[in-house]
Amino acid sequence: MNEREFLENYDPRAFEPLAVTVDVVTLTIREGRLKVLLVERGEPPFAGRRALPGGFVRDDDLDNAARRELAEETGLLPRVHLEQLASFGDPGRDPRMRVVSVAYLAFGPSLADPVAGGDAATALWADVDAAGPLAFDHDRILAAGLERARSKLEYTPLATAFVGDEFTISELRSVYAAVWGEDLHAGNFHRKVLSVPGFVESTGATTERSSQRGGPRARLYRAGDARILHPALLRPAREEEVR
Amino acid sequence: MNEREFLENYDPRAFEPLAVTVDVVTLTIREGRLKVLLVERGEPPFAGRRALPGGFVRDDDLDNAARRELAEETGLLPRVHLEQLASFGDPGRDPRMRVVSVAYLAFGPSLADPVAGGDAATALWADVDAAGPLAFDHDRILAAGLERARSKLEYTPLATAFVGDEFTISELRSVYAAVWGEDLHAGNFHRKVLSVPGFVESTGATTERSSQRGGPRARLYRAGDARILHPALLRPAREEEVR
DNA sequence: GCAAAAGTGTTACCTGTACACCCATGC
DNA sequence: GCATGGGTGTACAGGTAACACTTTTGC
Repeated sequence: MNEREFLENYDPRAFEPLAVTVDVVTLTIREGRLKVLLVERGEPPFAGRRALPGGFVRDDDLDNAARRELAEETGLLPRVHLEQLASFGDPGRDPRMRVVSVAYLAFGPSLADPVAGGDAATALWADVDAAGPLAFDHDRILAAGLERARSKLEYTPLATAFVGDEFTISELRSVYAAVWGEDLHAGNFHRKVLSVPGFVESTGATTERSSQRGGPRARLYRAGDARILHPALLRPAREEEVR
Repeated sequence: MNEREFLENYDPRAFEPLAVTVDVVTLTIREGRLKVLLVERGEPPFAGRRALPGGFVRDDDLDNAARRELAEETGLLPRVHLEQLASFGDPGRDPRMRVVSVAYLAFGPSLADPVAGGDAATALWADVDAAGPLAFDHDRILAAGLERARSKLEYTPLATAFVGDEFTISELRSVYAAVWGEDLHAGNFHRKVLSVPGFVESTGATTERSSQRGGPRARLYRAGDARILHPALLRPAREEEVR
């Protein structure tokens, strides 16, 4: 291949038009259940269907594009953990043209209701088990995000991104219960969290007037400096997942 | 936003030209060491520098684009495990124009020498510790691929993708040693591999005339049907990684 | 015989799990 | 007192790590 052919091949306009978008799977916990942030599409295709918030990549890098979309379409921004999930580029995933989507995964503590803006007609928190069917291939993207979140709870302190700056071990346990969809033994969970170095550190304080019906005041903790949990908090193994 | 504005925004030609490429981190084991497949660039920018094989996304989906690149540029194809790694889209990562790269990770057993083809002037297997500096941001992509590979050896039967259809436990151990960069205790490794359900299954046969200097004939195994390893084979924890 | 590598036995230790239990508090 | 939930003790099961040891082959 000579120089001329090389540069021709390098021009994307020589190929089928191709767009790059970011779509964001934003998870939080509300009412003890895991919720995902969705928007309702106002335009075809899939008008009226729910979809993940997203938009086109412009001049900024991919991470910033995801952060911008989250802010523009929903008004959410502060204190969200954001990471890249995967890319989806099947031809035909958007009926209009070839679109490659870089999906992102975001976690945040329960905040105010989302504010619709940008392209989004309305924005809402939906239960993850009752979210679909979504527009495009967003069901698949959501499923990938959920699996990633469930897995990362095991070996990273990600759960602390779902709670406030100060939290009780019980609040942390309810995060695990909501994301994994199963209850955890309170006593063992408590001991295990405290035994992982750098996961949480005590503030010395306790909850003030507890909103609970009874019981002692729980001690308050903040996130520690560990980036990975060792030893990990493993989900109870399910037989069908092993083989 | 009305329909007209919407469609305008939807046209990628209204924005900065944007290309999508796939770049592939292909790993194998040769001479007991972990190697990565590289090509030597014939054209600027970075002419003469090594780079990951890759190319533009055309009509096929991303997975197929990665498979095609691997075949075109290197002549390798059969029996490679291929999975998406991550996407890289920083503005300026390619000095010519905006390029979003979807990186893939491939593993295969040691095969014939790669065949240069397509854009690649030459293709070669390089030691992973002596691969860089690579063109573009490929050092970063390679680092991401290595970390993914090291991590996946722990909880998936990925190591079996580095060996032939039938293999000995020792061969499998040498895969772990090469990828993790540390020796493992032969006896304990042996017992552990056999204790994980579905990791390997015996063929009943043994090695014929062993090429080794002495010792008994090793039994042969093939990959089992487990998709995840339970319990996992954890790397020895390093203190600096914990916090 | 000797060296090398496969494979096994044994033991000490460590972690996760289950379950019982105590304690502090609100009502 | 009694219910509720935070927090701890303890015993058992299972996995890990270290190390010695036996077995089988090539030279």
